[in-house]
Amino acid sequence: MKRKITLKQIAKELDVSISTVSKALSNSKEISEDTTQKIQAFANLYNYKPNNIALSLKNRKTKTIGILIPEIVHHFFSTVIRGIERVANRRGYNVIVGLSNESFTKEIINMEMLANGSIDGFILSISKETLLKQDYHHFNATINQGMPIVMFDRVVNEVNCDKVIVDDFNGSVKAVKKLIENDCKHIALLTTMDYVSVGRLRTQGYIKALEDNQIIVDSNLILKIDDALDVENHLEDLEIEIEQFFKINNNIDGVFAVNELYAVTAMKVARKLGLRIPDDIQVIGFTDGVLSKHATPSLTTVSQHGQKMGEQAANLLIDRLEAMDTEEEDSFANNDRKSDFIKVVIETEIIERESTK
Amino acid sequence: MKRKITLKQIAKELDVSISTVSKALSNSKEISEDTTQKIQAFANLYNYKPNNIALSLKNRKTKTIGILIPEIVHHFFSTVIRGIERVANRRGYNVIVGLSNESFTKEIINMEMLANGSIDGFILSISKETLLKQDYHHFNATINQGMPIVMFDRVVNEVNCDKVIVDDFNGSVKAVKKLIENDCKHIALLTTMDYVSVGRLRTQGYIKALEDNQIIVDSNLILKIDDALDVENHLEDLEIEIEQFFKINNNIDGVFAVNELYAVTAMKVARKLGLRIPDDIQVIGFTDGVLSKHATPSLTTVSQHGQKMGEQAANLLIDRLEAMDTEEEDSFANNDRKSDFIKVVIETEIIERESTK
DNA sequence: ATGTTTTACGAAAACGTTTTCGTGTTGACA
DNA sequence: TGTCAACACGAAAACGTTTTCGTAAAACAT
Repeated sequence: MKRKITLKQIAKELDVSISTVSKALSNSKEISEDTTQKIQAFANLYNYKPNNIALSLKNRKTKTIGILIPEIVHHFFSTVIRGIERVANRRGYNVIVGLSNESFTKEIINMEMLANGSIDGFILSISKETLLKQDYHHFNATINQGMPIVMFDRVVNEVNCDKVIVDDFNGSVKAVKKLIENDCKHIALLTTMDYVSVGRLRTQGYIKALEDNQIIVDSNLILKIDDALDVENHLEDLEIEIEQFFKINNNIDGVFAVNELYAVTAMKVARKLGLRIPDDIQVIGFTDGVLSKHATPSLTTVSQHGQKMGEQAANLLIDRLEAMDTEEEDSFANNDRKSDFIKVVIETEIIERESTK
Repeated sequence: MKRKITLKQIAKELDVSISTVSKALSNSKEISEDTTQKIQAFANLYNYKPNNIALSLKNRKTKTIGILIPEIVHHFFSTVIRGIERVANRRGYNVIVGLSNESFTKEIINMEMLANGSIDGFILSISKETLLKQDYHHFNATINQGMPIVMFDRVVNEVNCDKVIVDDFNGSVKAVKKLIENDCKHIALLTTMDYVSVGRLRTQGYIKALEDNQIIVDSNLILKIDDALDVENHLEDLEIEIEQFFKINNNIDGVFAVNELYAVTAMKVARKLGLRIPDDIQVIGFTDGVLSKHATPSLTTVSQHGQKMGEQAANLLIDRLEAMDTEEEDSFANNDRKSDFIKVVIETEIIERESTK
């Protein structure tokens, strides 16, 4: 069990100075060819690789980006991570992951843990509790310390940073319009409480689509589900709630759900009530995940392109990091120039499957 | 945009030495109460937090563990990560994630990137390509450099390290026995090629269960699916293959699948062929994921407890890291004592749902 | 008044790099 | 033979910590 070899050890072994070794390994022409050869051979033999931590300290950058998300056991978030990791790796960065578990406190703790030098910048999606509290000081504090943040999906206007979002509003409009085109007359909306911005936007899209088609919005057809707690463990409650809703409104012939879980549950309930899909009732869900693809009937969805979001977010962050690098050099210039932040909107796409005509 | 404050800056500002500041902040009684108060107040005001990188360099440990998995968009792996993150966080560690994408080369590159000081140890699951090549030198090289590895799920005897596995063999036995008890006479097996050890073990479990019940193993009832390529994008192929299989063997009344995708696809095909579940045919899948829970009918599965696996793996790794710490001190002792590695087996559990009687 | 022990702090090394600058040796050239 | 540039290398600083050791001054004892 030989520990990794260091410059110092190579230097001592070969009876030269540390600087010489360093220069030889980077092919500096300050060093004679003989010495360079000898040093490189030795280094190769012992499989020398420079220590990352030492480099980070010296360069004051870690080449690592921090991801902070509410939950990892979630198809959407994991596709985003995959996207981030892809471009991060390609551009020479590592990825360190923190989970807020939808908790405000854990979000703060995680940020503080990572902000102390471990990473160069954040890519994050805000936890529900934070959204509810509307307390964003930790984001701004981090940014003020010179650490850039890119937010995705669950973003908030109160924080000045780059953002990558999906076009929730238009995605919903498209989905509901499709239902209308397919002759649905009584379209229900299964949504969340308003404090999650994506839920709110999707609700607005639903309303817009109806209004554009001169359909009066019937608030009885809107079911707002409180998922402050984790839904996964309250599946029966969800089912019961939707079933009640369907029984009260027995004229529903179309359903738009703001996530795939609501959508497949709606399908399940509908079948239980003897409704045929898509003949008697058509269903579209937001978020294209595994459930949608493998449900029977398979579910028509609005795809959010999570991977693309991750890729964009990573590119945005790394671009900014590299811009900071070069800016540093000519910092005499427009040092405090008003940085303008970018908001990338990923277009949604309707993926038609069996749950619509 | 004020950068993070350092000890040096505090020292200069307060006109004391760096050492004094450091000691004051750690409440050393070497420093007078007055000075300590003053320094702590100042540090608090400027929200001083020690730089992690500097600490890592000094202590020669990063308090970070590296996770290397084949794929993140995968329910099982993300539950494992969640488990790792939970105990890592509780025990003061961060988690850095690398994805091999089932590729041998990416696995090596990722390991090399992380092994150069960025992390204290690895938790990993071997990529399919590596398993196929049977080339494990990179694992052994890493271990020889003094960096501990814990493998989970996809492990291999050729590498000496701690391991956390699920009891694939007995899990399968249990599942198939359940089918037998439920009066299935012709039980099919949907499995993968043998080079993935979990697939092989699950196949062996299937055979064992049949033999224990004096049922002759009919190789026609075993479908080995080649998923060297990604299955997700070859869904139709999978469906067709299974359909052919069912048509050829039209007496199948029970199916055991080594993963949930095969299982739900089998259910889909069965229904398409007019079979009722569970009346005409019963299905059990290995791996309890979202698909199983939300399928209609919901799928009876063998749960692998991914989160628990992650937690165990993390505890194993951190225990070993901390043991190395204390061992360092009395290293004069049994320095090269034969370290005995631990293999933790997580028991499986059958989760009964609607796809079995 | 002298010797001894605290007290309270600072200097410096160490972790592993990279890079700037300085310097001794060589060879060329006048 | 003396001057100067080119060459090949080393010393040292810096990144931000912690910790060991040294040491003035103050406190105490004799």
